[in-house]
Amino acid sequence: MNELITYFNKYNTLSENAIKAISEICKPVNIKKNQDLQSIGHTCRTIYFIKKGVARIYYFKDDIEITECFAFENAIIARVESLFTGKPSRKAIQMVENSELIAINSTKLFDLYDTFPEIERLFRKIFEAAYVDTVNRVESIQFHSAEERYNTLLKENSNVLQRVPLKYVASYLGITQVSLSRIRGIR
Amino acid sequence: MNELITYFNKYNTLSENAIKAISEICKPVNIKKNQDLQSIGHTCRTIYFIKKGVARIYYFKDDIEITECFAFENAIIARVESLFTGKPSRKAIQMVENSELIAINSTKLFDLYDTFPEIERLFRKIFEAAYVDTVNRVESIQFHSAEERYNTLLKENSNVLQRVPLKYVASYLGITQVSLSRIRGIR
DNA sequence: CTGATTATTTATCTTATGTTAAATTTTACT
DNA sequence: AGTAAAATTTAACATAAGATAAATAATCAG
Repeated sequence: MNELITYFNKYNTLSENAIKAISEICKPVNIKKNQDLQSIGHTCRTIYFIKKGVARIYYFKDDIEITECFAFENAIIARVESLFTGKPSRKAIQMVENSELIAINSTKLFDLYDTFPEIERLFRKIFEAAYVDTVNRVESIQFHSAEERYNTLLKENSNVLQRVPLKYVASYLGITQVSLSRIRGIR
Repeated sequence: MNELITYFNKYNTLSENAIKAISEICKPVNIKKNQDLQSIGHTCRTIYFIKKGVARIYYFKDDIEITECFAFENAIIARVESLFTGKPSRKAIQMVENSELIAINSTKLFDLYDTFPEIERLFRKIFEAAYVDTVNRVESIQFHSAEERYNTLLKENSNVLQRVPLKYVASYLGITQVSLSRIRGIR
């Protein structure tokens, strides 16, 4: 749990009691490479913290698999469009490497919000930061060329390119595998 | 203030005291058509509720003006990438029509969170919903053609097309004015 | 109401990315 | 290690959207 507490502290420091309460709704999960952690069609009721490994959220558009995002060590991952609406998700979470996770039951977590405003605040801040990332992603996709987006990824998140198959990276960048390969070929 | 309270109730019903406290940090603002409500370069410390009118957030990319989003009556608008980070915003908010707004001081609002967890919860839920919208927008921009995006807008938000100049709509859709005109010409 | 400005459309040409298919390289399994 | 499967690259051609410029339509100020 230490990694998780350290992660929490970046957003909001919790009291001993709050940490204890959260600990009780967490459980460790190990997932093998390429296995789905959460499958399409189910409502998201778990927030995962990644201790080790890489996750991606993906879905299908016209039978083509699209990667929505990646998450690495010391980050959380959840299908927020389902978590916050209670609707079934059209998306799945898959582990790209053998991974160790901590599963946080979101139903129980949301109950804790009533007793621990500090926990509500913690997750408010976590998701506000994620929201900002998503706003920036809209800008990146919409107004930068595929090549610009690739170069930004290379510069700011090169571990994606080192640890994730390019076929996943391509749809994340909003282009085809062939286009990505062409862009990489230049220079 | 009635419209605002009605809007709040959709997310979280507030006690009398909480409503009173929020009311004290709100003030009415009237803005003429085409005028900027907030300008580029300043840190966002105000959340606006739109009683009447249309707002858009815009910024410049390579000297070209880009519309990030629109907001209409009974919605809030804020430059969250600045609001949640405290960094100056590269974006501006402009009113597309003569408008009546309620300005909520965000510094004071965040202070209220300490005394009123219900207010913190209210805005947590408001921004969670906005976050979900943004996640869906990423999907829309990234994996639908310009024509699909235009048709979706026409179907689900046709007031945008009725009330907003097409030159703003084009960059919102991630295309040029000329492309939008071409797409509209088909059929 | 009229002229001037601004917004929108149309036309032409260019370019980035998509599509399909094949070749090559890498990875995984026995 | 050797083979099959999967991933990546390369090639050739197609297409959607960009760029620029000009024409038309709509809006606004006096």
